[in-house]
Amino acid sequence: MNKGGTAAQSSLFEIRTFFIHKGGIPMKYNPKAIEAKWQKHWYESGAFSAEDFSDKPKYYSLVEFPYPSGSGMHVGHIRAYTSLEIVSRKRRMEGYNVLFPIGFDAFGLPTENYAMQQKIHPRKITDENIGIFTDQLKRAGFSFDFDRTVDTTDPGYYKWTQWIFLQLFKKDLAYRSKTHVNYCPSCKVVLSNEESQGGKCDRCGETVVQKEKDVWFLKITEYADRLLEGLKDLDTLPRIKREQENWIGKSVGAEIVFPVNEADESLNVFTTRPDTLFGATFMVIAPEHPLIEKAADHIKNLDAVRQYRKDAQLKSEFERTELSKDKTGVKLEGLTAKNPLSDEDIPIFIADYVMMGYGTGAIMAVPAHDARDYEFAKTYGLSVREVIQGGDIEKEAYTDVEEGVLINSGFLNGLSVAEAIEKTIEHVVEEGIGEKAVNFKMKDWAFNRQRYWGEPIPIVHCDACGMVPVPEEDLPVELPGTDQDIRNIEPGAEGESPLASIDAFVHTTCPKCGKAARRETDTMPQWAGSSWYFLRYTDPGNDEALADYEKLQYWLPVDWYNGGMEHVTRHVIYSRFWHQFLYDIGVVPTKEPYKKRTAQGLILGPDGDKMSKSKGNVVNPMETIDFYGADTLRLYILFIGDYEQPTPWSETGVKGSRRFLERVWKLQHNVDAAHEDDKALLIELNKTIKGVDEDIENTKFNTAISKLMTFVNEALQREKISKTTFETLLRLLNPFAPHMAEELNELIGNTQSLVHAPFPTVDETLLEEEKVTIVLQVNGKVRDKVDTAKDQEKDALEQIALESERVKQFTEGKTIHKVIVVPNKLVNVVAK
RNA sequence: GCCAGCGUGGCGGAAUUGGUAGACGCGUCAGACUCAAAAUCUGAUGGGGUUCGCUCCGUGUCGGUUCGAGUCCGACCGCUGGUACCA
Repeated sequence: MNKGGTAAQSSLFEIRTFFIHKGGIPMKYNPKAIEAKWQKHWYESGAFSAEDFSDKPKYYSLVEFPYPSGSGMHVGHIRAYTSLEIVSRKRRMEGYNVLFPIGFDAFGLPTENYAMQQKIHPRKITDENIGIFTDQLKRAGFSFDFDRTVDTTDPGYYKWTQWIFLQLFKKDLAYRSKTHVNYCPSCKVVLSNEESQGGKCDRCGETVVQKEKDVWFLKITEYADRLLEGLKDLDTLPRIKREQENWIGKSVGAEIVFPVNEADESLNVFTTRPDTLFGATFMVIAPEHPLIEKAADHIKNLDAVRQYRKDAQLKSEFERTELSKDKTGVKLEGLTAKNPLSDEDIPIFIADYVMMGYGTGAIMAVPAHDARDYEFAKTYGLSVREVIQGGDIEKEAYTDVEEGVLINSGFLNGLSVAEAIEKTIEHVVEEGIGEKAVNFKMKDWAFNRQRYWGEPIPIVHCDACGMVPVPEEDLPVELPGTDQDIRNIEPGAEGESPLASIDAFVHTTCPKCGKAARRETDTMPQWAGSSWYFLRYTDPGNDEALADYEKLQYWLPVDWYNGGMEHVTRHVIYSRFWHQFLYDIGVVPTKEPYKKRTAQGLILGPDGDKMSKSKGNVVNPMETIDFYGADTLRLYILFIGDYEQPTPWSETGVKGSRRFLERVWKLQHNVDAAHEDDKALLIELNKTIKGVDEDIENTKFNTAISKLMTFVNEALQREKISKTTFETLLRLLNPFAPHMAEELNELIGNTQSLVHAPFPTVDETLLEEEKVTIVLQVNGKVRDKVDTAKDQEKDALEQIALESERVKQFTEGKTIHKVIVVPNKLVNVVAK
């Protein structure tokens, strides 16, 4: 056990016992009672219901819906939700009609694995977990509209996930193809490249192997350019944008044709550096490249070539990319290509440093100006021709594109790289041997798994008609079996879907010709249901459409979407892809789904390591709620540090937040309705309003809270404060610690809940009257400070500085060269 | 390797456009209350020196620009995240 974890249980945090008498009842801060009371009040009165088509301006705040795992809520969930919880509560107070929904992304492997282990149907487990999660969310006091909850595993929901798939299929954006896939022998599941990073299965850590399979793909690459384009209007951190851009990975260049001399074939290559074409001294093709079989008759060392290809296929993706940094390859004896510009005959190699999956699977190798080609050329003693002057190609490849000048390149000589790229493209287009080309790193989205707990893909395979979509009126294609029967979920043999062994599911009739046919047995990946859930919140019960168009029109786009940094690429891009597609077919009214995207930082364990069960440093937020209260937890989790930065959890830090709440509680006894506050306090209050307001908008929740603390400390210095000042404080506090704010608001005699009470506004005239401290420096060092009125003239400030005794002391015997005056800030006297 | 972010007290972290470095919180120390402890309240708390007036040093390292640099520029070191023979 770690220090932090046990501290919560062992070091008893004594609640300050402190009584007042109000109607003879002793009152102390008792979060348990207060929180239960207000949660009941809010949730039973529908205080957080979003109203369709209200006249108020709408605000849609969205947090990533959770996977309802058996272990319940994690502190990470609390951090992820609390930001927009604050914003949503503030928006309601500002008069907005707020949609702040929650739901459950409940399909997925952990539930299914647990189901098989415990012999309980995943439906049952899911329902139980959702129940636990909902209860926990309410105990944190989150202001979600629980009437709009969605569950991706509900047939009423996945009917529409399947419907969207059918639309994609009809537009040829969903297709089946045989390819080598990453396969996890332990999970018996096909994995995407992202799920098998480092050659290990994302879920279980088993080594991934390559397997040939029929796989469903969604043609996301067709939307690559638009996904990139749409980022321009997304309000988000530069790094969030960058990560998406990198993931899409657009590169611009040319595709150029190299004729093969001995056979009636040619090799197309993609290059971003057409300017180096004269320097292409050999070619490299991927081991899987079709040329090998097409021109097999001409290859003299076919056995060696095939052996190399076989070896390459045996290597996992991991070995190919991570381990074998040394370049290997085999020359295709008997085949040569012609460099279309230099007219030279150049050798062709197969080598596994060229990937079939990127570009054309073939490259023109320019060893003088590409580090990889250089290494390969050195290993095999191939010629290196310098075509860009500026580096030292005896030592290394010269890859600079800014400084270099073209040489040894005929009509390109003397040009800069940029000019040469343009001119080469022009030339190859004229000659008909190439064209401008764009390539994307992003690949089509592998869209299937061989597991039970997912949306069945609504396709029927008919011997006569081929792949036939299930008619829309027959949706949803429901998962077979009852929630009593768990035999159905056991994985099939050889990585087949469990559904494949359920005859009643598989055997059907073709919707087109009526003959016997088989259902598709693969299910969709977990990303499916989460790619459109935010649309469903606008109209969760609709059985005629995924959501009513007018409701979508009212609520979209999502004004602010917060979630994990880890979802910025996959989930956000996938959902943007679906959204753009739905826009194209007229189902949704906006081109892009999200206006603004933020991402919270990780909460680390008290030891500073990533929280994990194996390290035993996991903090359970519900224990904190039980011990200190939900208000303390909410406050602490935001106060802990910069919202977007990772920060370790600290048990003593939690105590500090509780202490602050105790001080606010105590402040109620200083409230006197007849009292008038001094100006200094009012100025402080208005500074606090301004600061808290701005900080919330800028996700600087930690400094917002510190400003509230500063004000409370200041207010506690007074014997009495006015009722209005206290009310204002409570309204500022309300988004953060709503239970306490509501309770105190009631205790001082108010009957209206704070949910829709106006958020305080700043009295600017008071801020004008604030005094400022002017710093007096001599040669850049602080020597004195004076308090003056705001916005004094420069001359007056200079005068004040020169009259200061301290300034005189440090300038004595020196000549004053100049005086720098920064209004409201400082005066710097430069003397020598 | 490439891209992005970060580096500030014992700790979490604050510092508009370059303008009082260390807000706020934790911890620690001292005092008050108590028989005592806890809780609470008050005060101190970057380091060195000090005649207790002050003074010098200090934001990863080195250099630069500036009246003035945590902030800007250049070079480097370290950490975190993303990505990777991407042609």
